[in-house]
Amino acid sequence: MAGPGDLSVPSKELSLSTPAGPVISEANATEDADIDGLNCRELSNNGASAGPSVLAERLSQDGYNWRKYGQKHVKGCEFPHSYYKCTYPNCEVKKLFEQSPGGQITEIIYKGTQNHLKPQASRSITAGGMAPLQPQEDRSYKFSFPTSDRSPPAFGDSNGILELSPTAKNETGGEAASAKQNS
DNA sequence: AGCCTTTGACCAGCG
DNA sequence: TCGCTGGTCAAAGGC
Repeated sequence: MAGPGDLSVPSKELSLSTPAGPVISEANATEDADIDGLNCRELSNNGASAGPSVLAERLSQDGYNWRKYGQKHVKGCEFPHSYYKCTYPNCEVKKLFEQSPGGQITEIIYKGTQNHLKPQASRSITAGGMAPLQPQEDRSYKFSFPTSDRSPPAFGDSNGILELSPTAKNETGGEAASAKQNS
């Protein structure tokens, strides 16, 4: 069954959960155009730092449990996109991230809203300075790792899209997102 | 025993 | 109307 099953609902909810409308579109219309070319190309050239490595683990294990449900090669990107879903029962949050062969994450996009607290590092989360966070009420976050010399971490985004640099986000990866939301 | 990862195919939306 | 891309599901295998 490909589609007309039960997952058709979450798909819609994703769109509905975004009062601002097509959040994804915003991401694409705002910086994606720029990032797309940069992330998918320049990153392939760079992405050879020791920073992203840690971030990769951090973001992959941002405190929630994710299950990979797909992988796809996107045009324009040398690296495939991995699709993750939150394994929490009532959580429909999805995470899309692009990872280079070297293990470097070049881009992470969160979709949906975390309606639950972070599990207590059930797997192997080192929770390095992670505190019991509150349910995030975001819609879509975009973490980009240009590994280049782009602009400083543009946190105060208004579109719900965050851009984090591999060198300036000691906060807490996804946590930063909730932080900015709380602001 | 249970959960996660991987690969291929299908469907939907948009240009 | 056709083609293309993106996104998601399902099954099998491995840890």
